[in-house]
Amino acid sequence: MPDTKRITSLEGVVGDGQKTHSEPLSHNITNLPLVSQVVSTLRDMIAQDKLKPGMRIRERQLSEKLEVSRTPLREAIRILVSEKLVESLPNRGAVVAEPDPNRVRELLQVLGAMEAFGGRLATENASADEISEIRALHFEMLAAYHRKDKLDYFKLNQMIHKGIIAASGNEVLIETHAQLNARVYRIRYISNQRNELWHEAIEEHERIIDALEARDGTLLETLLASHLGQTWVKARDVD
Amino acid sequence: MPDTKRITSLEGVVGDGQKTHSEPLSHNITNLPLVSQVVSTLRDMIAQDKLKPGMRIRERQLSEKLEVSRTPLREAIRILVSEKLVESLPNRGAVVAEPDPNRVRELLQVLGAMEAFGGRLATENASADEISEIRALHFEMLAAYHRKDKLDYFKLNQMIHKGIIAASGNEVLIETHAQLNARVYRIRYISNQRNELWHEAIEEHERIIDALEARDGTLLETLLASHLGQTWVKARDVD
DNA sequence: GCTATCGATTTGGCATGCAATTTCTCTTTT
DNA sequence: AAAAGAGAAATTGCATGCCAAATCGATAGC
Repeated sequence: MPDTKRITSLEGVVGDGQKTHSEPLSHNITNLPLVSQVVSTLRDMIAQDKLKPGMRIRERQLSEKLEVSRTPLREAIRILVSEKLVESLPNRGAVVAEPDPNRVRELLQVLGAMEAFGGRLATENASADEISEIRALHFEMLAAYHRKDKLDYFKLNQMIHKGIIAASGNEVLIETHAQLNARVYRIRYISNQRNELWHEAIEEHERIIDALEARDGTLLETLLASHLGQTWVKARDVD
Repeated sequence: MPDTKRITSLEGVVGDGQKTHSEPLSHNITNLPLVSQVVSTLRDMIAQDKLKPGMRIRERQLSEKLEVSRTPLREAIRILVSEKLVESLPNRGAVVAEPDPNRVRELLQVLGAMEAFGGRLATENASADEISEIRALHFEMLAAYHRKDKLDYFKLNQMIHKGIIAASGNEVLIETHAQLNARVYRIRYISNQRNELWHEAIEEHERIIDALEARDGTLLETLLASHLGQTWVKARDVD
């Protein structure tokens, strides 16, 4: 029988309960600057909760674990600080950022506004192929929903929203959205694991994609602006 | 050149190795981490065109000029890279980012959307004092307008927009807006110097502030969303 | 018992050394 | 003369060392 479509592009993005054991840098075949690799590694470790919020980052210890010196690690930390994934306490090092509930609410508000705006642009700029792909992702998400596969559901949900933003064609919007999204990624993941209210989101998505296909910018804007408010309701009780 | 021994590279290694008095940057009254100070300095230098777009940043040269070592300078550069004020070319250092006209247009679009959103929030959340202050800034801007003081006009214009965003009360929005704004700061400054079409902006501001005082969110949103489009028309011919 | 104090140890902040690359310069070749 | 190329000089990437501030821990004082 036909195998389910592999969603390879997002594999391993989310925590899988592996040991905190230390693969140095996942694979060092690349010749990218070491800092970039370290940044990626740390971003992943944070998203996967291998580095937990509030946890102090000890430079020497972590640099040994990653098998790099402190210099590239420190530079990487600076980058994550400016992305607000990490906080820096002068003379006392860095800790993984704890998401203050107010910040999370604000983030979701801003993301909602950005998606609304991106959605409007998408109704003007998206290619037919891009819209089809989003519709396809939606069906995959329905599949995950009926299988009760929370992980796939979550990933596909993310991909759909990312896809809408991408279809806006506005690079700045895409980057900014991605960066803000990274800050709530983990909390949304946890929230998704706990909640059983998926079908509401499904219905909303249905209408969102209908509006996109109809290229009804005003409607899509309205739908997307309120969509993330639901996430807040679901996320507020995490931690 | 062989005979003249390069003793300099080792001098002071023993004894006073580091941290030898003497204010490094413009004024070191603070005890903030050195990186933060360097970041501020570089940001200012870029905004003031002391570091020009496309200009290569030479670590040693610049670190001598700022009287810091390469380490904090490099960390500062990483931060500016992730803010997109600087681009990094692997193994070939960093250059001050050249604003691609398309990116500028996209930035202004996104800023417009953010201001529209922020404006709506402001009509809901702003204190009376905040609104009064914005009105006051507007009058100061009118003064600068009649004095034909372009610099003050520009700064007050910026402050008004920043003030509206600040009045939204959404920290994330405030930060994100500031960061995106920094990327077009210089180009807007130049554009402002060249253009004589101020009075249009003045009239728009008038209506914007009226809407804010009336706490008419929908109207303010509309006005702000289109306001920055004008900037694009003015900015597009820079360089 | 609880806090204050002082030393030892750890950690982060910064400077500098060294190897790998890149860029510059000057010569050689066509 | 322009292109090519071989070194030399300069530049970046990364590692390591040193110092001062922070943290930990034991002991003393209340």
